[in-house]
Amino acid sequence: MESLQHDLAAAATFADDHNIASEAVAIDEPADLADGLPPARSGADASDAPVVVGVDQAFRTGDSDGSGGSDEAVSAAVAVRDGVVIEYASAATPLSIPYVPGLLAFREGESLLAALDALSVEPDLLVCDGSGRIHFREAGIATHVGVLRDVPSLGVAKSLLCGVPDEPTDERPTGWRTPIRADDSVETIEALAGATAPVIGHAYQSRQYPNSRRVNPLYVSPGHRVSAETVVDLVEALCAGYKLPEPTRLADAYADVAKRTDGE
DNA sequence: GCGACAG
DNA sequence: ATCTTGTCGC
Repeated sequence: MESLQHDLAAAATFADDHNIASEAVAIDEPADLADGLPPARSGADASDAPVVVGVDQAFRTGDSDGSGGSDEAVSAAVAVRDGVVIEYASAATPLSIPYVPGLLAFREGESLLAALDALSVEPDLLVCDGSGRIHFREAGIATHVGVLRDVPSLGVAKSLLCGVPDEPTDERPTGWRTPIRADDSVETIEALAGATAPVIGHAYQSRQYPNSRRVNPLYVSPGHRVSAETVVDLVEALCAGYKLPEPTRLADAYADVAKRTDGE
């Protein structure tokens, strides 16, 4: 699996080859998840805005339903355009391997790809939960699925897998960001360059409270066909008041519903 | 051998 | 990720 990740990283493009303007994907109003998920408004309204697809996973444990089923990964994909949900899709696949840091894509990737295939719209950008280039072999789940489907993708993680921030990330104001550079644990592809360690992502403070409890920053990184700098701008545009980008919040909520609805 | 480690 | 109510604070 490690060698496959090296191949995927080599095939990945950590630069902007597909011009996705952050202004074109900006979301102003956060969805109100209190009254359930917003209805999919797949109107035939021709829009030129990019289709951003947020994906997330939830899990269904063994035979909690008494059917003796095995553990499954349930993936949810939510397509958003102009800040409006245009389609929901989900898929479930049995869990083959346990969670191992660095091998997440092999545990959750199958169901994620299946959910994407169940979508009728073509994604212009994939927003994954987890890392992309911030990975031991620069092939986190965002890079993994991005390369396999050859679609621009980025990863949004809530904690740092590897790499080191240029500056301390404690108690930073909203909008703050700092580069994450490869450390010794990263088997850098261009290990020859030497001099300065490559920037593999950024720590980004998407939300912060004035006084009380502190919020940890997000760790964003390129998946495929997007640069580390553009990723931060895209995530900033996709956040509408909450810590997580809207596509991710929606996919997270839908995954919870899907794990009880999809199947059985 | 010890430490570190997305979801 | 998941098992889970209340609770502290803006």
